[in-house]
Amino acid sequence: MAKAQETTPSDPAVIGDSKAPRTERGRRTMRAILDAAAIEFGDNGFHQASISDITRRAGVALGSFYTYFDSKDAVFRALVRDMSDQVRDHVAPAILSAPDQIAAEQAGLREFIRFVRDHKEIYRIIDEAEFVDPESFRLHYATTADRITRRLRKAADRGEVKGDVSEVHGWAIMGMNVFLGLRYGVWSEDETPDEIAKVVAKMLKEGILRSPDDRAMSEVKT
Amino acid sequence: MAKAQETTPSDPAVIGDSKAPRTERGRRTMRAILDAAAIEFGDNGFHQASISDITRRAGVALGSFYTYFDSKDAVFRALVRDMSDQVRDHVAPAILSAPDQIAAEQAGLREFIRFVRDHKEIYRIIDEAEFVDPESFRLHYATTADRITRRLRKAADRGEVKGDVSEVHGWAIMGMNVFLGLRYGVWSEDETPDEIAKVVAKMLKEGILRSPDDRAMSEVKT
DNA sequence: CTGAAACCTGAACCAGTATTCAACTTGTGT
DNA sequence: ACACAAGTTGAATACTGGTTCAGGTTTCAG
Repeated sequence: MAKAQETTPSDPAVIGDSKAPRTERGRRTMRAILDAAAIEFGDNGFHQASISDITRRAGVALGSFYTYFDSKDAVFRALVRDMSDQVRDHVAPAILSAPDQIAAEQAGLREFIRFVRDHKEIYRIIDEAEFVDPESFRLHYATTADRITRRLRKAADRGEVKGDVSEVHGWAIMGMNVFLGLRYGVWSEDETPDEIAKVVAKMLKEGILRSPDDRAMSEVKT
Repeated sequence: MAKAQETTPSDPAVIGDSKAPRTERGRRTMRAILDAAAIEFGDNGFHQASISDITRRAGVALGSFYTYFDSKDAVFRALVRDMSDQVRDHVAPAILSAPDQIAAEQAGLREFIRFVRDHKEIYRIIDEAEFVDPESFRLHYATTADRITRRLRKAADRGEVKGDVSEVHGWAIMGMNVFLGLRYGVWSEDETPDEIAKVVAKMLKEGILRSPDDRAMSEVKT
């Protein structure tokens, strides 16, 4: 459930300054602390998890923690950033390669649920940011919603979706995805990500109102 | 966790047992503590808010707190329950009196956003339950999603909406509502609840895919 | 080799705060 | 009036856990 990302802008190593490790040895220690923190925060939440839990799991001394992070809050901030970027990077390619916009949203949701199943700690970490580090929390969701709104608008310009797309649509779709991820990714896996994404795609495409077509079809059956 | 379901759920007085106040005076004190707790937890979060903050705001002594609640967690539990019931009770009538199902969902969202604007602390309290009292958190959302799914299914039986409604639809709609409430109820009020609900209702009704009709219309304009 | 910088260590410090308790006050039924 | 239950009080207790620090170890450039 851990990760080992390359040096991206969000790599906590580059954020800091005086605290950044200067040695290969130091880099390994910091990585170990970060990975341990992800597990501890994910399992027990921010307040339950203690620094000594983290350092114990990382296999280093308590004091070493403060060689790389200024405070408990600081590791947490670093983690939120890390997770937020990881989701985006995992979902993006599927969206890019979809043939049309509905298919893109479908693929995005499918991949999101898959990602969540492999990283169940993501909800505990990002959601708890609302209390520990509100700025990151806000940024994560505002950015995500904005990304959705922008790609819908582009699709509207291409004539693929109705022209009245707005920020409201972006937030609505994000909300659906977040809760479907919680229900079918974290809480239980009783449906395949693909099935769920298909249902949502259909709803997005034609709505849920019963149309004359539906009526005709059910009359045949009856 | 949840036991006495039949008791007036939003009356916290009945939740407790041995701790329930037996006097008018006691009832007032407990109410004061509960209200103060809602404000403190809402403003500062569970862990930041201290019992003495709460009792100070309520204007009672520290010890009085333990006359009515077993622990800090206990008040929190009581509050989550209280808020959850309050939303439901506020939104229900609007839904019941709607002429059709799409209108019902529209009215529900509109009223939800209105409620949130008057009770911004609701997000901090219910969301923090994920960490403080996971059982209540789960129960709140599972119940809410289920309520939506059930009423959609009824509408499907009446022939108002497509027949393939499922739990997925319930969770999707709830997710939209929750995030729209956060964005347009708590974070800012730059759109009217009514406008937002209308946009969502249209999306729910006909989807976002551009239809031949839309095409024809835009050609007239062009 | 050598000295300084980087790193590691964990006991000790300390602030905050949930919870307890024994004495005191108020309300009420008889 | 009386007595007992209900309610109130806030200092004292107990404990958790973040943060510091003084001293030891490892690394590596020169």
